[in-house]
Formats: sequence, C-alpha cells, structure tokens
Amino acid sequence: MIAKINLKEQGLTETTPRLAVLKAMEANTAQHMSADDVYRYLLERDRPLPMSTVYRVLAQFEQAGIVERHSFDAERTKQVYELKDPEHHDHMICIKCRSVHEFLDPQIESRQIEIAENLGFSLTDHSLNLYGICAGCVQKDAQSEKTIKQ
Amino acid sequence: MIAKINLKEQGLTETTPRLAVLKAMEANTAQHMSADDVYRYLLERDRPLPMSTVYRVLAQFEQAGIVERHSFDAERTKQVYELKDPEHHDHMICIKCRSVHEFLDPQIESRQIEIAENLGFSLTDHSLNLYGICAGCVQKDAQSEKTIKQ
DNA sequence: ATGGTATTGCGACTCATTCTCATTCGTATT
DNA sequence: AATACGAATGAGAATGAGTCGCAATACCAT
Repeated sequence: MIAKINLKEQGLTETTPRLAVLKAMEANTAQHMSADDVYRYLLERDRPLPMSTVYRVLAQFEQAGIVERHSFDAERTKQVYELKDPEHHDHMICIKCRSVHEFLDPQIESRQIEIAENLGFSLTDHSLNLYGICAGCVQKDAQSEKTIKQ
Repeated sequence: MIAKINLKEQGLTETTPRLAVLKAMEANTAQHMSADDVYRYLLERDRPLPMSTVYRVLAQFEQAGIVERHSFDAERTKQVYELKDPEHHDHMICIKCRSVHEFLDPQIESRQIEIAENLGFSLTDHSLNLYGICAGCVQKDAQSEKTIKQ
C-alpha cells in the first residue's frame, strides 16, 4: 500500500498537469506505466496532456522520489514507471505475456550489500530482473503443444 | 578467458563483415562495446562497416550465443555487447566513471532459482546490475571535497 | 563457370525521448 | 485584486539508437 502523495511535501508546486499524471499513476498501481500509457489514460479519462509534458512530469516525479523508472524489456528499450514503494522490490518478467511480478528477498538484498562492500563500491542503487515464463503461460504452452501433437 | 570462436561452428558462414566484428570484439574484451564503439573501432583500425551491418552482425552473434547484450545505463538506454563468457556473471557499474566490474555470486544465483520456482516461473534469464561509486571515484570525491573546504 | 541462396550496403524510416522557446500559470508581494 | 517575476507548460522540431526494404553482391554447392 502506497501512502497518499502530496506534491508540495515533495517540493513540487501543485499544477494541473502534475496532479493529472499523479492521478493516472495512482489509478494504475497494478501496472507499470509507460509514458504512452499515461498519455492515453489521460486522453481517455481526463484531459489530454502533450507527451512532452508527460515525460517532463514523470522525470520530475522521479527526481522527487515519487516514481521509479525501469526498463524491463530486453529488446525494445521502453521505459516504464511505477509509484515508488517505500520498501524496495525486484521484478520478475514473463517474456510471453509481459506480466510483471514483484518480489522482495532479504537474502539477496543483504548479499548485494556485502558484495559491493568487498569490492570497495559505495552502492547507490541496483536492479534485479528475472526473465522467464509465468505459471499461466507455462500451462498455455503445454496445452498448445498437446494440441499440435494430436 | 574466452575460447577462440569459430563462426562456422556457431552456424554462421565466415564473411568479411562478421570476421571484422568478431575481431573488434576480441580486441576489446576489457570493455563492453556499443554498436558505435565497434563501428568506430573498425573505421580506425580496419575497414569501415555501415552501422546497419554492425547492428545486424551483433544481433546474429547474440542469437548464435557468441555475444551478450546488456543495457547498463539507467538514463540513456544504450545497449552494449560483450563476448559471452561460458560462466554467467553480473555487473556492478560505477555511475561516476562508467566503469564496469563483473562478479559472480553463487549464493544469489541459487536464490534466484529458488524464488522463480516458488512463484511457478520457468526462469530463462536474469540481469542483476549494481550501481554505485567505485573505490577510485570514492577517493576522488573525498579529495575534491577536501579541496573545496580549504 | 553457373545458379540459387544468404548476406550486405545504403538510405530511408521508426519510435522513444529530449529540447527549444514563446506563452501561460502560480504565487508572493504590494 | 493588480503586478511582477520565476517556474511550468504546450507545441512541435530535433535527436539518436536501432530497424527495415531492397537492389547489389558475395558465398558455396554443383
């Protein structure tokens, strides 16, 4: 659960575009939103914002620590955003259906810190993405294979 | 140490452009090479190859398992390639000097497999990038801070 | 040498993202 | 409430990595 975000508290003045983008993000916490997703959401449900503003506002949000930016796709390098969860998590991406599961593993987290320390690195950030085929798609695959063999 | 690569063994005919790109990669195992790095290397040391061919050949190499593609940069999403190491490794990137350290941690590796299993995922791949400031840059930072304070 | 397939060179193209700059908005101050 | 000044926005052009289409060329088996 993500706490209600107040722009002023994050050092951002409350403008109409910023509130709109924030609304779009809050309405879609279940997904990771690309700039285009935000753009289309606002076009349909709210009022249109130019893409340049969507990008700008998302960048401002990222700087203010309101959202996090990721790029999951190994091929197409499209960026997506999500409201920042106070507790960090990693991602597991289904390469078939593009669904994203979030997970947190304290063991890996602490191991990363150890590794960084050993190498004399001052760790500021990290990203761990697991790619694979989700339970649902594994099943679908198995079924379609059966169908073909018949 | 990476074994000498034979294109034919990888199912690729030995053409001049492919050999040139391979040579460029083998001559620069210390760095991760962008398509542009390869392009410039060949322009200077060998014979020019059009960018489209560089990209194409690198893509063929990736498919054949000769190189691996990564995108380290959190901001600019530029892709880089490296000759594929038979044993997988992860990356630690210095956000100051852009240097990349490679590391391998069996504990994290096996934990990833466990996590995937628990979530019903069939794991095909993963990427773990640690971002931070390397030992060298930490020192430089400390020094320049001292200078400023004087 | 010949023919057919695979590969290349070239430029045009796509698409996400960033930039520019004139206009408008937000807000602190009269 | 008017003013003023910096911050934010809108619109569209620009950028830059990467891809595509297709004619020309290279590779290889016969």
